[in-house]
Amino acid sequence: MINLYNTLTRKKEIFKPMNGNRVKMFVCGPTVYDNSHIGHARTYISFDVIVRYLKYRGFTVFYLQNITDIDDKIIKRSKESGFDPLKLARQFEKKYQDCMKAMGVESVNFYARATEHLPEIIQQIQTLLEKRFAYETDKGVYFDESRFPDFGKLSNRKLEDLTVHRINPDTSKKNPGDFALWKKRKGEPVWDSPWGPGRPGWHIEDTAITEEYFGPQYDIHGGGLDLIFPHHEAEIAQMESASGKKPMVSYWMHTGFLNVKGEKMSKSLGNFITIKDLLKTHNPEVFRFFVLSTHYRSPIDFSNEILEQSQNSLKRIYKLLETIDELLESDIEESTENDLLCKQRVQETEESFLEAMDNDFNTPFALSTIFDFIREVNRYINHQEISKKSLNRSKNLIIEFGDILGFNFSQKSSDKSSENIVEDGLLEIITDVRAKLREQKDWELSDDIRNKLKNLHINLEDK
RNA sequence: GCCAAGGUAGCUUAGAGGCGAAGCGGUGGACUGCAGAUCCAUUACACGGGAGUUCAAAUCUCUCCCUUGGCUCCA
Repeated sequence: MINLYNTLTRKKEIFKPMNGNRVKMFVCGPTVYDNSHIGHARTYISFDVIVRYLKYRGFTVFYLQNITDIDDKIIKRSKESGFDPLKLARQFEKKYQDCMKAMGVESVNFYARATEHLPEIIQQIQTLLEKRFAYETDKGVYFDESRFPDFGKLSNRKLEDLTVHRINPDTSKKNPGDFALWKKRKGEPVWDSPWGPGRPGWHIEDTAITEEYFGPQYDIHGGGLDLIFPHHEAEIAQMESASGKKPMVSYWMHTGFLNVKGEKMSKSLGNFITIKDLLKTHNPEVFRFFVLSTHYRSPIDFSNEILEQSQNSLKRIYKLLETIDELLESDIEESTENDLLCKQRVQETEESFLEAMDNDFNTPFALSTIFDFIREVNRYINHQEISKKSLNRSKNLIIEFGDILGFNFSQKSSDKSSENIVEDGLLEIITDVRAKLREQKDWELSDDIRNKLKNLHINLEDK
């Protein structure tokens, strides 16, 4: 039984999809006007793990994500660079996809572009106009907030509070808080509509897309914490008004922010880190571990020091797996006396791991159960009190956990980084020579080689 | 001002009324030719301050302090 925190009710609820075991899930995708940063990566890795776990628990998940490929920021960027806005968007969308692939985010079933859903968007605006939830001005079509008293239910705000700090109220609108469904424009990428040429507002694309694939009601809607207001609030207003059905979404899930050394990541502060740059120096699994070592709703603080901690922690897991593989290939003296105990510990570990994940996807606790288990297995190995059967069982458990969390534990970590065949060959020659030196007890030279390799960030460990 | 999320050992984080965790880092020991890895011990009588409720509070209530984010189609 999975419990998840619902932003709408501000408490943990038992997860029950509307339709048996089939889960319809939508997460707000990026606006593709620039390279994706590690804050994006945090959010999408979190939802990747959530989907992996739901699937592991027997749910069939359809995970839909939108791509905002027409937007003010894209147009601004295109004017600065001279590129065609739609081509610019395609370019950054491609980069985003490459980053997600590199990060091991594989769970999204379909990416829906806003520009490929104009008929659905226009249809939904039509419906809102017909039901008089929207009105047209000479600037565009706007949602009439006064017709939707529930506005603010997700972010816990009242309509009257929202007018306090408004700047430059647009007097052509009925209420200051009314948001654009359709923007009448010229000289930019425009589409024909019953209200003349223009382009859709930011919020309407998501509800048009989800209505097309999921209908007016579905199970999970996710996104970054910053999207709660106004974006998700507006989505609720549009969809629930258009369909007359409530609630639009059963469970709202939001991921916490990623800060860099305690500050918000921004270009002006010079602490803006793109996924591409991160991957130049770091293994994607290290970043994934870093993300999962904090609960998805909590703020997470990024720094190179913390990333190094994650790297060392992850190394501990890989180290045990390597040790197990070596033992399985060797003729060790087996001890079967702990088999029962080991089997029991595997079961207990699995139970506490799943319990942690069931509890609103508590990955930090889940990771700690892995480490508890690792220490125990290491202890057995140290005392030579383990059989190959138990070693296999332990290994499979850790690999299974890796599949849920998105780590490929069945592959050696060293195999993932090495791409250079010549380099590997040379390294093998060096280690062979060194092994012979050690046979001859030439410690001075063999240590010298080891130290020099270490300076090149190649760590040799003698048995 | 309003809304939200936070403040737990040197660092990163779990926990959410009693039995106090995990990883990283430091130190000592076992094992090693030496390192490393691993194990054991230690750092470690940790929960922002103050009051209250309770037999019992890191956990509940109140209050104060601090940090971060959001506050409309211009994000």
